[in-house]
Amino acid sequence: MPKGKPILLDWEKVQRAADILKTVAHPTRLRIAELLQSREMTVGEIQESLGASQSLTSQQLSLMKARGILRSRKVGKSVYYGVDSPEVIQVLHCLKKC
Amino acid sequence: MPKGKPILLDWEKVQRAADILKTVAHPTRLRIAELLQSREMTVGEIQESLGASQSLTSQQLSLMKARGILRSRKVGKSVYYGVDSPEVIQVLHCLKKC
DNA sequence: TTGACATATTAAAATATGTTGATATGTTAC
DNA sequence: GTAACATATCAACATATTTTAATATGTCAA
Repeated sequence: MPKGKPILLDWEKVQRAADILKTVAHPTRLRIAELLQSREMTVGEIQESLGASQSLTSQQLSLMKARGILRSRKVGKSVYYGVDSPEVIQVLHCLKKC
Repeated sequence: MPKGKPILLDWEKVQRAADILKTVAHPTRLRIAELLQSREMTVGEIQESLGASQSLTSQQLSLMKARGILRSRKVGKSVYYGVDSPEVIQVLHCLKKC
């Protein structure tokens, strides 16, 4: 029964956690989260960094925004995206150590 | 350009990380990881805790094992599963704080 | 206005994942 | 051996995710 302190999340939190993880658990989206950590970027910049298509980039960004991980603001023709969830940053730091 | 230290994982690591996350990013599997944190359990015990079917439980466990997150050992008729990836535990601790 | 640019939306197709139920394997006790 | 138990595998199906391509929207500059 001993060993590290057991972690117990209630079912609702498990669902929420799985949802956040699920969103980030995708190579492209994980890279996006990574890119946006230090600064905001426009869709075009992100797209270029990823080497992905415009459509795909935009769709992944919307998805991440819809799930509360990113936020966006419009500046002229461009839209800047940035991280809006401290949880994600924590998870990334965990990964970094792995 | 300032703000927290930027995290940069190379592409290979991003894939690996996404893979681990993807595995845990499922309500049932997240609960399994949670359950196994403090102790090893047999398939039957896990199944009962989850309230899931035998088949489903076994399949999820194999999947997690295949992805290097769990390990198993056979004792008589039973098979004990346990966490084999410290990364997962770290991630769970992160989640706990969220 | 019009053109050019940046981004978003949509629909469809391709692929992957989750779930169930039936059956197989392996182990112990008799 | 056979019965009973614990776990694994398989096939089929349902559902969800990913990706592409085409088209739409919104904004600025001339």
